Amino acid sequence: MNIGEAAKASGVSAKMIRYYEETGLIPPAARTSAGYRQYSDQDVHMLRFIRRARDLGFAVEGIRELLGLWRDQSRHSADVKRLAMTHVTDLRRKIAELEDMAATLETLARACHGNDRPDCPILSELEAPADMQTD
Amino acid sequence: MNIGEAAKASGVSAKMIRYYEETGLIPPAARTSAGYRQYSDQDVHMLRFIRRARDLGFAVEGIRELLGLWRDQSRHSADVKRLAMTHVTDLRRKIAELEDMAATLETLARACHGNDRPDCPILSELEAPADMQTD
DNA sequence: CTTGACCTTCCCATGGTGGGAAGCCTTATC
DNA sequence: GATAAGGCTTCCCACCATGGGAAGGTCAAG
Repeated sequence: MNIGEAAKASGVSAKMIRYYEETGLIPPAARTSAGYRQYSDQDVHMLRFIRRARDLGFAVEGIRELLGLWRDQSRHSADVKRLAMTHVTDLRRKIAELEDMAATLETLARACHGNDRPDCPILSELEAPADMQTD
Repeated sequence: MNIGEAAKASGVSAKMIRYYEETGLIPPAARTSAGYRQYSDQDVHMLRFIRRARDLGFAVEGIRELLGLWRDQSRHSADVKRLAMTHVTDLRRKIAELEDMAATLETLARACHGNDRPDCPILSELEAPADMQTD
């Protein structure tokens, strides 16, 4: 099948399929005599794998490792688990960061009158944070 | 003061100060006859404001609005509050996304033996999702 | 044989940041 | 006054993952 059909079947856009090929995440597709890329059901299977890994927030480098393990029939599930848990740690760290931001902002917003007058603790905090030492 | 000193004093790198100027987030700095950018304490104050807004996860466009409100002596604190709460909503949405990913991965990883054998529910899920709910 | 949908490659943009090169400016030291 | 060090300038490149779009080739249906 052509790239458009493979894109539709896998949920990976044609643009991204070409990009993944260019960056070596997937092997170069076979070509027709006219130069059209050809994809098998196997290929679509792989693309779907990639799509789902992306949906779970894996970066392309992580997916590269996942694909390697996937293809390796003698892999150790411990390696897969380690890869996944490392990613979970990254996610949790990012979540904590965002949560800190949200909590700070909510606290400030709760203290803001939200009326037609200009005074606002949100701006005050941005101007001169309360918890900041000598700057 | 020169850009390097302003960078040190504000916590915004010289690179980023130039970038903010180029993109119109901050007004063009005054220049010496030799073309060096000059910054006042006022300017550093503004740069610190920007820095803190970045630390709270505001994108540059949001900071542009915050700066506008900050400078507007007749602003309504309601507008600031609205801006902040919109950002909180964005943060919470992103947090929920990441949380979903982390929870899914943790569930799968918990079911993975993590030993030297190849079978692994993480890879199985990537290969053919079971459409499992977070339990 | 034309038309329209598809494919190809190539370039550009995003956002926010850093790296680095080539060349000018300033300041301190000799 | 000369020289060296370090700061400044602009300009280009890179990241990551993705999309837009142009110019031109290909295929299938009418």
